[in-house]
Amino acid sequence: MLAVVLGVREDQLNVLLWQRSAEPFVGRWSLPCGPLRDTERLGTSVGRHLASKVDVTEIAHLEQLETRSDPARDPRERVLATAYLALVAAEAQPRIPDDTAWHPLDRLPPTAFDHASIIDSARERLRAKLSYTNIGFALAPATFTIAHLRDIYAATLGYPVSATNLQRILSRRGVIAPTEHASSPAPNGGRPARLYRFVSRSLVITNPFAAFRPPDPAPASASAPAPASASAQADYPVGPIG
Amino acid sequence: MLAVVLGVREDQLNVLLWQRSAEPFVGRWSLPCGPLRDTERLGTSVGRHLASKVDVTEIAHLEQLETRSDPARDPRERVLATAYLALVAAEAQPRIPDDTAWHPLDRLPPTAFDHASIIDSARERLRAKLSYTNIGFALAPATFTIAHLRDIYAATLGYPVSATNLQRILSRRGVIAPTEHASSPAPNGGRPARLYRFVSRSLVITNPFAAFRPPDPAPASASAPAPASASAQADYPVGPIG
DNA sequence: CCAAAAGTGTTGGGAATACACCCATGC
DNA sequence: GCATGGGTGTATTCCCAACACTTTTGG
Repeated sequence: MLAVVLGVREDQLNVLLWQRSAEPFVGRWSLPCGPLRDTERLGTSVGRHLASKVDVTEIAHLEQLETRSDPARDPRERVLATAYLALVAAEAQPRIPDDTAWHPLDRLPPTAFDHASIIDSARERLRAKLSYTNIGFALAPATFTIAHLRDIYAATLGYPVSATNLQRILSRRGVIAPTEHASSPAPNGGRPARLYRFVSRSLVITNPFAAFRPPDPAPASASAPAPASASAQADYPVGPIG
Repeated sequence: MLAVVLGVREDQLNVLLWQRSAEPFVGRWSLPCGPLRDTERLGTSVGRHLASKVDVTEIAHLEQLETRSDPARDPRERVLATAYLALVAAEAQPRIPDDTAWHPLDRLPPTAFDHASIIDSARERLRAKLSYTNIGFALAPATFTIAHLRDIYAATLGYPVSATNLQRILSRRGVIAPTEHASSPAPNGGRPARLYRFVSRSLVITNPFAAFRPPDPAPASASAPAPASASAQADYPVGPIG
């Protein structure tokens, strides 16, 4: 059971790694991990083990990635590992132990086992979900400017993002909303930025259908148009797009 | 280790279930499963166990779903289960044992353990991937008419699909291509339908970015516009969309 | 007034749905 | 010829990217 803890630090997507002090792979960096208790679920176990690395309350989102089963992935013995993706907000500064450090994904140190490829999977999952879910809530502080959010998106995706379009897309989808506050203007002038917040802070799929959307639910016959209690008669999957 | 074997049968999405003959859950239906050998990966183990249920060569696609870890999911003892999604083509008629049968997902018999919810996960995964990957290749025969493919999509998605749009979308994306053959006309007349095939029979993501697409890679300077061997200089994730 | 940063208006393109129309076959 | 089913043409809508322009601050 492994945790890929990702967060944006200094405009870079970083992963939390722990330096091994024992064989195999002494000195190399590995993902936080630990054994599973008989009575707990994998998810709670990940949370429990992370408590020793970062404050658990800092974990804004946790989801299962995949289970690795290559018999040779641990040279000592066959070990199954279920990897989790854990996200921490950009402003969070959890106290971390001495043998643990943040590393930018683009310049990883030598890693242990198959952890590098697991980190790749995590990044891919996160990038994909940025474009069709509200998962940004787990990377951003409670309130933020659009420019700040743009930097977080750019760091995660790995390419520049337009603040203009970011604001419009997330607003139209109902993912973010403005607060009444504004940020202190700027270093040397400039219009003060409004602070935004994520409307929901749990995962929501905001853009479910790329193609083959379900047909419009037929607006009832013209003579008897009122379907009484609207909606409710859809027996196909419908996203929260309304 | 569990397998959710899905296939379209008589215009319905079906799952292969096995009727339990021992406690717990005697008589109820469960997903095919089996223990993992010390030297094999989960994926190959699933393939091996399915060999006793369906001909392995009939499995057109296999991918990992998730690992269930609820300590109470098996009343006897704590059992971790990694579920796989396996797809069989619509025309395939694999010989299956007497205690095994296809069941439409919309009318499942009483199931064992948490298998009903695992089947739900599998259906959700499959539905989602239908809209942004070429995963239909694993549900369709080697060649097929558009009308046949439409029925497969409709059965899987659970709502009607337009053959017109299906053809255009999958053609534009390069997912399907016409063959030189046509189907025998029709029962009582009608234009003979052209037979199509899937261009690739392994999973390809055909529609990667719903929003926040990477910017155009700057079409080089105007004086020297030819980028020589096109593409190849992208260091951000790009799908096979070209 | 000028620079700097935020936010809005507008345009253009691409993709998906829906619908009308044409094509090819059996009876 | 006519019914039946297959395929294409076209219009509409929606969404996103790009860019110009306005707004609001500090010097």
